[in-house]
Amino acid sequence: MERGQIPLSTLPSNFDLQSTLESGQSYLWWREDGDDFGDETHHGGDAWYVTTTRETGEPAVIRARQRDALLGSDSASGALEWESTIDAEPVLRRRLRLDDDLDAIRATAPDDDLVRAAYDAYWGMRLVDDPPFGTLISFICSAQMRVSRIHEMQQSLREAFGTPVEFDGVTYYAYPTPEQLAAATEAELRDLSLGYRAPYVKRSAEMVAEGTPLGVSDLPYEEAREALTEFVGVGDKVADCILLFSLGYLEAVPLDTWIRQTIEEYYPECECGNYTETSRAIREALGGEFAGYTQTYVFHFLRNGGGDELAE
DNA sequence: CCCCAGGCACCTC
DNA sequence: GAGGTGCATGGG
Repeated sequence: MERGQIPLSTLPSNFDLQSTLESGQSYLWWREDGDDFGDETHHGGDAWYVTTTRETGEPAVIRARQRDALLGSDSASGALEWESTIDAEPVLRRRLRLDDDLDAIRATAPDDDLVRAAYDAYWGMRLVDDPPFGTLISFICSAQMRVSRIHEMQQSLREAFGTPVEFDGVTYYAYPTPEQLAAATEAELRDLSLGYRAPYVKRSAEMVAEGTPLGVSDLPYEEAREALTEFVGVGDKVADCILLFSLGYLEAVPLDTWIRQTIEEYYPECECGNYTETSRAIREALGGEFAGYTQTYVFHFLRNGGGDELAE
């Protein structure tokens, strides 16, 4: 077993593992105790797990933990500690976007009460940079579904179809490959409580396995979004999530129920009647290049009740 | 019993 | 393109 730590003092700005992984961006990590998220009694310090793929194609497990993230200011405090079957540092740097300069990103955002409160409340939260296939499948599952159940579904998919990996005396399961999910039957997927999303997951996994490109990173933003909607179960909103959380389009602003309500209450002039135009307007209102970063702070802030305090 | 959850496919017009 | 419906499942 390899291990290491990444001191916060080596990063361009603060980092908060818990906020990053509990903000509804990634459904590919899981927490040691397996509890649902969103409970206010939770105070951090837990171990988180994720799997990744070696160059050989074999999966690897990473365990990461951050202690006392927001206490004290000495360089050792808040360090991201990890243990793994591989050298996890480059994987963590990429997948948790540790090299992002949050100050520079925040400087592009509007300085209004909502955005200021959201950034202040969860400062150190990063966007994730997850593998595109897992992001595709997990956000297909996200339609009309609570965050805690989206996590449960991905856990079920891993345990039912993923490759087992031994780590520290325990068997874990890697996120399924496109081939593994394509080989699943719709009935098997429905048995995992995927509901009407089961055929979408199967058909999109088949498309990826048969070569439909998921990496669209050479396309301009709106063309990339359009291309992703070719997958079954992927509309504009889910496509934006894939672009933002796994393909590096940091300007993507997924128009979900929370952001639509945010637009109605805080940016009513951005409501244009259709997805494309409303998307352009809110993207500009949130600063353009990093609008998705700001959106993610606002989403997490509002979903945890921040809007109630702001209204008082 | 109701309503809702990080929507989407499919059907009309 | 805009506008309506049906959709699986679980929690409050």
